[in-house]
Amino acid sequence: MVTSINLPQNIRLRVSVSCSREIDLCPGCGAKIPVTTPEGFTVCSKCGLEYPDSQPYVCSDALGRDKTLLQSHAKHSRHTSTMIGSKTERERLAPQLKWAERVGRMHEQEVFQRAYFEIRKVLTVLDLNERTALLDAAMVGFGQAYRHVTKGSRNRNVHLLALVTVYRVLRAARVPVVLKRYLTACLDRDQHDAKQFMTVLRETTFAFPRTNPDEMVLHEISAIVSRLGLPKPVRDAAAAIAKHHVGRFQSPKTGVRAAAIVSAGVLATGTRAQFPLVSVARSAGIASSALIRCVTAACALCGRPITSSIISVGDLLRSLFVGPTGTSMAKPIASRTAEVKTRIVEIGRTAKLPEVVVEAALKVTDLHIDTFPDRVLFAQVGAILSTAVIASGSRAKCRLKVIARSAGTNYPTMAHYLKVACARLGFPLEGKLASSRFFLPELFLREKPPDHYEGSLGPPLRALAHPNYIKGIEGPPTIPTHPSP
DNA sequence: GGTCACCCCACAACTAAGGA
DNA sequence: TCCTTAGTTGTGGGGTGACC
Repeated sequence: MVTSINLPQNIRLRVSVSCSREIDLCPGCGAKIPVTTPEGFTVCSKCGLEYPDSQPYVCSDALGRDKTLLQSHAKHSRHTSTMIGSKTERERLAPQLKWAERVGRMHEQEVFQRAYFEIRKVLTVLDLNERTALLDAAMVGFGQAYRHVTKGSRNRNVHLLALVTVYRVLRAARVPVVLKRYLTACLDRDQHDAKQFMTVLRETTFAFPRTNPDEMVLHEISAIVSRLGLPKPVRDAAAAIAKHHVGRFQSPKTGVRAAAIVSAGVLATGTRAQFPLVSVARSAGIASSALIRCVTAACALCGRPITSSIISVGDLLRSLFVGPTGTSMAKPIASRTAEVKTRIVEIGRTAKLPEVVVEAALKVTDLHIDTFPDRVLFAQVGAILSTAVIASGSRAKCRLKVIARSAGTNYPTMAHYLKVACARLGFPLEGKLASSRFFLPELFLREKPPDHYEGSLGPPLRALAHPNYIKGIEGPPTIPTHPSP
């Protein structure tokens, strides 16, 4: 029998005042067929639930005062005791209410004790028993779930509820857990099946209310930014996107949305070389594919679907999310041409390059920057500088390896970029770079490009695959201009 | 200066999870 | 049970250090 008693000070005490007759009833299914196992447990022979008061402690540790809890647990766990009302309120209670409270407290305490052991058992199996925060969260969650599940329902099973609670806590704490393996490791298959687990999982959904997803996204963005140590321009761009366009980045997982926004900031500020998308995804604890999908979907939602590789959509992202519709928080980003020219001047000054080389490099940038691959700024600058060195006949004064180092790249990459540019202009460079000295001035320093140069397209990059890109390229086999040496 | 092997990253296809 | 979305895995392009 269940009785509800209205108390003063708005205390509502809901306790089971059943007599000893009900002690034989299974708290899980209500059946009255208890059996005692050889280990000393009392279990329900219908549903297999272990009776709350049948825990035969085999540990040698001393029992607590109430004889139901090991002292070590009573000392260390604050979850296994229940108090109803304040101290003053309890003192005012009539004797029968005190008795009712005691019964109710004992029943709930027993449930919580069993849940405590169940949760500890699961965490031990998962090798997470050291994570006391998880235990705390799970005990709180168990309390919420237990009170939400209909009394007398088969879903109000301590083992299943504990399992479901731990599963939800692990997911909330971003502990990687695969449902199938989790059930294999922790579910008592003799008594329950996965279907029952899923039923309880569904029924307790409302007991674990979710916090505002947008706030979660902002929180996770901050975490990613600090983990990666992103510079201010990227932080500003991500903040602008988060402030004005957070709704465009859609995903059931807040981590995916946060990582996508940070990635958009990285791509929009051209810092992908330092912060590749995979590192953003890793720091958010998600797969890079999910991140890329989210960014792609955000662009599509704005009516500007991405048609090429995501790494080349920095301009698009900037115009969509950090541009005029964004805020002034995002630092204006210089165009690639201006950026390359600035770097050339800086390198010319620091590496003490001849004036003629710097001038030639600036001219090559103005005329043909689109022919050089733009994947990595440093390599692009290095290739333009080496082109200028060769074209201006300054190789005796400037070693290409030094140029590569000064530009922040390496010789093979720099040479690769230069060869790609030559191939795009229709003159694939076979063999050594030195052989290009005859036609590089004609190719890169002329105001008007050769007739068969068709803009920035040229052969597809796929055909220029490093390092054997030269094979298979179809281009004019002869060099058009051959000035006398 | 040039070559090569190794590693990292983006991408696509497939699989699993979770909600309706 | 179906649909959507995230995660996993394999593949190929591209970058880089070591070595000749």
